[in-house]
Amino acid sequence: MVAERRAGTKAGLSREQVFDAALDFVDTHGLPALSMRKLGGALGVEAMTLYNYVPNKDALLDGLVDRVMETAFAGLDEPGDEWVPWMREFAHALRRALLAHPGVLPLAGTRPVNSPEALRMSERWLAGMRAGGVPLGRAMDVVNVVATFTIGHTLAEVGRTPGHEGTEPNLDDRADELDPVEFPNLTEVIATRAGLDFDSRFAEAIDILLAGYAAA
Amino acid sequence: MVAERRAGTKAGLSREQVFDAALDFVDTHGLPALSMRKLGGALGVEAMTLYNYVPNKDALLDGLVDRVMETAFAGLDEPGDEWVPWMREFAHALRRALLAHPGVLPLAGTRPVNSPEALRMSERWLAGMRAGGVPLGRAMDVVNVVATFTIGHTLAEVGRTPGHEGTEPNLDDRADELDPVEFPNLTEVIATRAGLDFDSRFAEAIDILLAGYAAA
DNA sequence: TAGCCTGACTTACACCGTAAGAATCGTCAA
DNA sequence: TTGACGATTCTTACGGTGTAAGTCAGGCTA
Repeated sequence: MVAERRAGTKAGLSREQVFDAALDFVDTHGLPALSMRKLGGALGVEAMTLYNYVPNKDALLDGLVDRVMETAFAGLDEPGDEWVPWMREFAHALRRALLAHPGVLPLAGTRPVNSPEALRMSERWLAGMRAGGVPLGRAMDVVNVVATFTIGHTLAEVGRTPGHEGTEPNLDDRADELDPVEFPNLTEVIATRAGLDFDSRFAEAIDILLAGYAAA
Repeated sequence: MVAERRAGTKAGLSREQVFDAALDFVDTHGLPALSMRKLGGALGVEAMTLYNYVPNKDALLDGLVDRVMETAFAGLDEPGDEWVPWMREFAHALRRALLAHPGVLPLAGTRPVNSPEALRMSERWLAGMRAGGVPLGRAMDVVNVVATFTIGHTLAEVGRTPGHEGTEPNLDDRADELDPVEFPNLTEVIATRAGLDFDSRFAEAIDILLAGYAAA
């Protein structure tokens, strides 16, 4: 039950609240369900009112990515002498944040993150790795490789974004349709669940990457 | 000039042609511009006619991903004794195909590829790596890590999908706005272009990954 | 030749993002 | 107290979207 409100009466909205509500909405209803009208409805406000706080829907979505990225690294401590464990923590924190907001994940993969906040984080990573003795170009490579791998892997892990969920069965659900003669290895994968542990696969791949860069 | 055609007269359309046209359309106009009406227009047909060949738009998009994936591995030769160079070739072929159809890239990242064709490819990879002496679970890990990294890295490389292009400046274009005092490392990155070579970064990361898995 | 089937067209609906303008409020000056 | 003003919201409207439902014409089979 949304209280009636006439034009002119303030809703007491703020840019922050709009982004908060949008993130909530996407988390619960999925990205495809997000529309300006529905978001307005969730805030007890008409759609056009939102345009006082956000220039357009694209900017709203960019803000969502930003928001999630911020939460990812809020609690990350400063780098010590060793950059490897620090980068590892960075990767896992990023994955945790993305998994916590799967609806935003496709956006995170698609949109370059250029906000001041994101730039500040990049700067911090570069500084941290340089302090650990890594040349600038190499630091940039490591950060980018870790970030892009994390996003790519988490995208695959989450699979179809919520809101699309259920419209198409994933690999597991199709186990019975799979012809064991044509697909012996895939059926074995599903039966034994070998190679389907995302947690350990992700951790191992990150360790391999970091060890490789550290050795070079 | 689209020829007039009355109801009943065949347009000689086929499922293949619909997908071909959709891929063309996305490559030239970008993914956001793709609508059933416009795709119909490109084929000289009403929008609803497309629903004779495709159950809905989502299936059309899934088909696009499938199409690109197929082209990626069409020319890939069979695995020999050594799986490492074979996986490397797989990774580079995938990246090439994705870069050739950047409009489809966001879809490739978002949608699980479950088509028969995709399953056949997965089966082939698993078989190839097992033939090279890799245990099944490990083979699954390697394939998934290479694929997800490739997609994630290429997503970042392409940045905003065409059709969105130009709506937001990327890092390079903002070099002059960047405060050298607050962002000394980022400004240096842009000035020296250190760590901005996607080709070599990708190749190196793939080699590190494969070497790491081969060593374990 | 009669009739059905297939494929295309037409219409319609609910929804979308958002441009433009009207309506209403709190606040402050006269 | 009154009036004007600026801020914030609502209303209306436009062109676009995916697609369900119904209609219509031509080619194939009986």
